[in-house]
This record gives sequence, C-alpha cells and structure tokens, in this order.
Amino acid sequence: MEQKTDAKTERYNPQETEQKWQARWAADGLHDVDLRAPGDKFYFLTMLPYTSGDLHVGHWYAMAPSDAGARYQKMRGKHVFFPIGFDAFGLPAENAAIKRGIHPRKWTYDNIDRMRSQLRSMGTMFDFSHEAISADPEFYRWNQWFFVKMFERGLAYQRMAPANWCPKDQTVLANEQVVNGVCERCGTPVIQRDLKQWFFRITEYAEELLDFSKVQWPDPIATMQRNWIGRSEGLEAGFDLDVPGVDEEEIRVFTTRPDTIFGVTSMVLAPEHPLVPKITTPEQKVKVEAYIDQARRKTEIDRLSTERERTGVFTGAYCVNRFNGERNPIWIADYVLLWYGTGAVMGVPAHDTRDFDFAKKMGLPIPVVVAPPVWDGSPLEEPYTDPGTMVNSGRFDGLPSEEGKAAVIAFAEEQGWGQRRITYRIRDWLISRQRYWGTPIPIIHCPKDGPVAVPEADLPVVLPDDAEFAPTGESPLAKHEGFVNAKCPKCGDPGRRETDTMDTFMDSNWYFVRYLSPDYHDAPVDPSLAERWLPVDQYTGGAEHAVMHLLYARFFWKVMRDLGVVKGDEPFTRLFNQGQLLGPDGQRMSKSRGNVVAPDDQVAKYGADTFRCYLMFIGPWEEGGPFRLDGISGVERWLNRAWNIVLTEPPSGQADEAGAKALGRLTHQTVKRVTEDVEGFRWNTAIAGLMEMVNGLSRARESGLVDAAAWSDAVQKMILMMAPLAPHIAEELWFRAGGAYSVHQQQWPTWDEELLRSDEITLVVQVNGKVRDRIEASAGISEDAAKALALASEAVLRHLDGKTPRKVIYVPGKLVSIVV
RNA sequence: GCCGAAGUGGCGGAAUGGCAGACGCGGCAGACUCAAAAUCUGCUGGGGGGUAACCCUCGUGCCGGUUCAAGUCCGGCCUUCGGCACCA
Repeated sequence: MEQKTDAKTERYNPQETEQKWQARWAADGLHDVDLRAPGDKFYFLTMLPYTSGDLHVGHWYAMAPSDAGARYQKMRGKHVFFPIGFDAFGLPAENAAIKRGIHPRKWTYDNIDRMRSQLRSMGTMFDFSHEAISADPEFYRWNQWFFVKMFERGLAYQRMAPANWCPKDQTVLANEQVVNGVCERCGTPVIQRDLKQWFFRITEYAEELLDFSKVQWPDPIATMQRNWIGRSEGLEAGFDLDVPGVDEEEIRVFTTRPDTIFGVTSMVLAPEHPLVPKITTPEQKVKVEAYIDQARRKTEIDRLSTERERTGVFTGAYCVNRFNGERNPIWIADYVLLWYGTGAVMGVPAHDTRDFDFAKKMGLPIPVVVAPPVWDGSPLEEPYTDPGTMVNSGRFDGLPSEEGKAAVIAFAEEQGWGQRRITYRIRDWLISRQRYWGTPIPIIHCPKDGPVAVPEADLPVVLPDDAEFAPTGESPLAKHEGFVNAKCPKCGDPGRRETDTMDTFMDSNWYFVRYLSPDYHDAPVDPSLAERWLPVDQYTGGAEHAVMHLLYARFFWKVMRDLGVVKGDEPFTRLFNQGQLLGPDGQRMSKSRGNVVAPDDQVAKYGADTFRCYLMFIGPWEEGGPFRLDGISGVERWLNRAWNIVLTEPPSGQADEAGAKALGRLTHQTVKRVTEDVEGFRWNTAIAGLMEMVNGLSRARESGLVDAAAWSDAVQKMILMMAPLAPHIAEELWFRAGGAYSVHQQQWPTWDEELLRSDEITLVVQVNGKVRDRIEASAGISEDAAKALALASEAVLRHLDGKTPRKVIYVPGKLVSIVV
C-alpha cells in the first residue's frame, strides 16, 4: 500500500480501465475453471439467456448481481463454477428467419456471437470454456437419449391431444400465435384439432414434487408450485346408470366434498366423455351433437373463461345416487374437463357456487345437506361452501363436514360403491411441437411395430439444415423426404420418422448438468464431475419462471436420478428469483412498446461497473420495477469518490486514539453490513453501506491527521468489498494501492465484533411512548444509572409535569421508556 | 374468483417491535471559477411557534386491536402488480 498517484492530474477513465482488465483476465484465463482442481465446490447458476438478439437491460439485471454473488463466493474461498450457455431452439428463431429470409441456424448463431461479446463487456466471471448451446447436435443428442430412455420406461408416451389449428393455413399454431382466438398470420378463427402427440408422464412424480423439504427455496415459489400441482383428496364413486339399452352400469364421479353427496341433484359430463354418445336419448341427440361440435371449436382458454355464461345440454338420461336412491338428470357442459378427475361432476346446488347459480336460474330445488352454524332450516339465499354439520343425509346426520367426509368415504368403500382417491391438477407434459427449430423426437413409426425408438448408436437424429421451414401447411420436417424415410430399427421395413420436435423447455431441464462436461461423449454428463458438482448450490433467475421451468427441471432431475445419471433428489439447493425489470414507463419492456433500454449505450457512457452497480442499487433485487436512469450519477459519483480516496492518501501521522478507533469501527461495521447484505442478495443496501464508508473516509480525511495504519486497513478492505460489485475499478484500485494481482483472488475481509462496539451510546428516552430526549452515555451504563439519567432529564421532567412515573422500562444500550 | 407480492418524502428506496425517511436522485444555498461543467460543503417530510440553539404537532393505503412502544404483530377492508383462471 505504498504507491501513490497524483489524483489531481488523473481522473478515473472507466472505458480504458475496463478494456485493459478484461483483456488481461481473458489472457490469463482467470475465469476458466478447472473442475477437477481441489477445493470446496460452489456451483452458482444463472438462468441461461434465450438467443433473441441483443442483450437487453433485463439480462444485465439478472446477470450482474449473479456475477457479484459468484465472485463473492470465490473470495470466500470457494471453488466456484459460474457457467453460461445459450437457449437456442424455439419459435422466435423460426419467425425471425421467415421474416428476414435467413436460416434459423444462422440467425441463432449470429446472435450468440453478439451476445457473447456483450456478456464479456459486462466484466463477468462467466466460464466460457464450459459453454453449452442447445441447438448443437452434441447437446440435443442427449435430449434424444433421455427421450429414448423415458420411452422405454413408459415415461414418454403418445396419445391424441388437441392442438390449435388454423383451417386456412392448414397448420398447427403455438399458443402465442393465437391472438384473441384467431390466427396471428391470417386472422382465421382457430379451432381445436386432435393430433397424436408425445407426453412426459410428470404426473408420475406429482406427489414427490410436492415435497420441498430438501431445498431452501422461498416459500412463495414452493406455494405456487404446490398450487400448480394441485393435489386434492376426495371420493371417487359410481352412480348407477338408469338408461335402457346401455351396457355400462355406472358413471364414475370424483368429488372433494363427499359430505355433500346427499345434496346431488344432477350429474354433468364433459362433452367428450365416452359415455355421452351411448346414453343420449334420440330426442336430445341433435341438441347434444350441436353442443359437442360447438365445444370443439373453442380453445381451452375460451372454454374455461369465467367471463362466459355457463352453458349445458340435457342428455335425456338419468343416473341413480346410491346413497339416497334419488334419480338425477345427466347433462353435458363444457366447463367440465375430461382430463380432470373422471370427467364427470356431481351437481350440488346448495354447496357449490356455480351449481347454485345454475339451479337458481333454472328454478331447480336446492336441498341443504350441510348446515351452517346458525341456520333455521329455511332455504339458502346463497351457496354455503364452508364446513358445517351434515343434515338430510341419512345415517350421517349430525357429523361435522370433516368427519363426515371420512365417514362417507369409509361407507362407500364398505359398500363397494367407490374409494378414496387423490387427484392432481397438473397434467402430463405435452412435449410435441409441430415445428422445425427444435430437437427431433427420435422415433421411427413402423407399420408393423408401431413407434420404435431410434437405437442409441444412431443418435443424434440430426435436424436437417435444408428443410423448408417456411409456413406451408405441413410440419416442416414432414416434407423432407431424406429425413422422413427411415428403416424400422426392429424389422428393417420402411418406416417414417417422427416429424415433431421437442418443447424447448426440454433443453432448460438439464443444461446445467451438461455445463460440467459439454464435450463428454459417452453420457449426458461425466459421472465423476456430476458426483462432485451437483446439485447446483445457488440458482438465480426471473420470477416469471417460478412454476413452469422450475417445476419441469425438478421433474426431469428426478427422472435423471432414476436413470442413474445424477444423484440426490433436487437439482437446485438454493433459489433466488429476481423481480422483473420494467421499462421507464412501468410497462414490460418490449420492442413494440419502444421502451427497451439498450445496455450498450449506457456502458459506453458510464462504464460497465457504474451500470451494473446502478442496477443493483435501484431497489431490492426480488422486486424488480421500472428502470429509470435518474439516479445513475449517484453511483458514478460514489465510484469516483472511492477512486479519489484510494489515490490521495490523507496527511498521515499520529492521530489521536479515538480517531483511529472510530475509523476502525467504521471499517468493521461496514464489513459486517456488506457481508450480511451480499449473503442475502441485498445489493442496494450493500452499496449504500459502501457509500457510507466512502463518506466516512472523506470526513476522516477532512478532519486532518489520520492514523496511517487504520486508513490503509480501511482502504484495503473497502476495495476488497467493492471487487464483486465493481470488478474493474476494484482491480485497478487494488493495483494502484500496491496489491497483488488479482483482487479477485483475494480473501473476503472479516470483521471483529469487539471492534464494532462504541464507548458511547445514545440513550433514547420516551415518555408515554414519545421520544422526549436523547442522552449520550457510556456503553457500559447500568440499568439503574440509565434510568436515573433519564429521570433527571430536563425534557423528561417537563413532560412528566410533576407526576410520578408508574413504570420505567429499560432496553439495554438503547432506550428508557417512562410511563405516567 | 383463487394464489403470490407490494403500498413509506417530489422520486428510487432504508428501518432484529425501540430515534421513521439510512443511502442515492432531484431541489435550495454556499465554496472554487472570468464564467460554465466537474468537484467540495451545508440544508431539504407537512404544519405551527421561536431572534436563536431549539420546541410543539401531524405523518408509513384505510378502519379497528394488542403493546410502555407498531411502517413492523393481529383482525377487517381498499388499491396496484404478477401468476392461475369454472379443478368438481
């Protein structure tokens, strides 16, 4: 710490400094990690960017703090792996390619080149030597390998499922290509059409996915995932069919309210329910068929919209409630979903809001079977959906709802009418996409053997570059003769390759596993590296991924575990979801709104350090919020002030003991504060703490003589704490202050609790809860002395107004509260 | 409707139940300068009182409650944002 520079002649030049160190770091491979080197591993992962073009401020908002977190862990002595890759498959590449007449591959890889250089300009410690790109055959080959393994185990299967279909373009549309129910390209109303599609059996893991006991995740995220999985317990029971000439004997129904089973007045089936055509009476046939046809035309979003008036049609058939022998009409209605429960709902008007509205409208009876706590037996004015006491329910009368549920289920099981059942809201994951730019599904359809998996030795099934991916009305790969025609791996007869590609969420399921060994050829991941480095210790990413990506990735991890690829039950031990950075207008940033802030301009103007620190300073990371440039000069000033502090040492000499002690206290207090804030990703307050330290050092310098040792210690620690946040200027200052290269290989400073303590404290004195005085006292003051001091205060005496205190409360080292 | 998050100065925001507004922006005043920029210093929630140091009072979306003490805890609302949307 000897070197001095004349700061009066030199100002901090961010552009020059940043370029210099970035070049040096790259040349030294400072951030290339040897995963086999010894050390206490820490896998710090940030969600990989989609290759949409330029990096925008949102990427910086996500990545700069992650980088700071990774750098901090490294300074804490961890062996840190902080990789980066690119999510490169997907619809936007196809759209952009169609629009601009460039091949999706070229568009994507050009974007990657640009994003890579932008990422480097941020000054991150990303390890580019372990990069993975999902559109590389060496990556997606393992998507296919996983698919084959899952197919063999029955975890990947095919069934009919509706897809958005544009009748004019004769093509399948993704949800985002459907705008207000019409095709975004030609405006034709979109219909639902059944196609044979591939699914992953995520429901197999539903129960395990509900368990968050093995991870440290924020509660709201766990709650959202639990709601998404939507476990509910209830009774599945049969109602006797009372339809002449029909072989089936019963309708299976699922209910979470078995305690209301005596209040059933109707049965409602999904329009697609297989029983519907069988039970519909000839008189009702025309109406029913028209209704089914109509339902078919609606997208699921329309169908489930609560805005819509509820509709339904009577089938003409009846069924019998085994509990009370009552005959109930059977309806169909499109609000009943075939895939949830049993595709049949019992109508209980008294205790279900939508059944109540329907019965009221139709003038149907509304028998009460669960009595509210206060109820005189008169008809209900509104549905009663809370727990109560069972009435009009035969042998179950008088039971409270919860007990009643169990009793009804037990009775049903005894009688052989039904059984306890758990259902989940979550559905199996539809992974088929009728698109070009994705991982080909490695299946060959043989007329004789059906769908046959492509043998492992033949993987990858390479996505051909010369497909016609422009929209023509057919799946792009389906027209590529060279791709489609393939021999059945089983019998050698001519077969047809599957032409669907995989949902791109497949790529994000496991990319972080591939990062460990992106060139490994014998398995998705080198087992020895997987063993050592997984699971991920800290994952960060946008809150918008709270459910979909994070749930799919957990599911897929469990699949990988069961395949023996990885060990342990969860992929991400700790999770942090940052909020969304909005445009200056408070709206979500988008090109069409014209509110996208380009980071490159800001970096050119202020430098990367200022810009990344500003993004961390604007507010709590988890909250996100509108991005305005208003306050960036504050951060710029802070870094410049820090620069000046380091480069111009104060007049040194023998300062008084109190001054040295005060400076030491400031240093240790700041180390404690900043350490705790950085641990909790509270960047805004961490930076505020460092700003205060600079202010404190400035004041100390102004005051004249400063203890040289205390000053040097303070400055050194300050630079170290700045290093994760502002890596370039910290490196330069460290160098100027005579520190050894690199600041990023130094140890994070520690603090001494002893040195935090001040000799003097400020006692706050309250009278009847209001602050009336502040008294300086020695830190070791006794309770009695503190109380005496407070009671002697002039301000207190004034407010006591001659009265005797009833009570005096003492909070050690802080406050005396007097009650009159 | 359900689930989740959040409401604090002109603005971004700080506050283990213990001095509300740290830190920063902006603003005002001053220093430096021929001048400006940059930099530095001081002040800056509203209202009232005092020549002044200061003092009083109101104040964290709204209404209640608990407590010596509430931005913070409890009950009930209102608003905004995000997610899911008839889940039987």
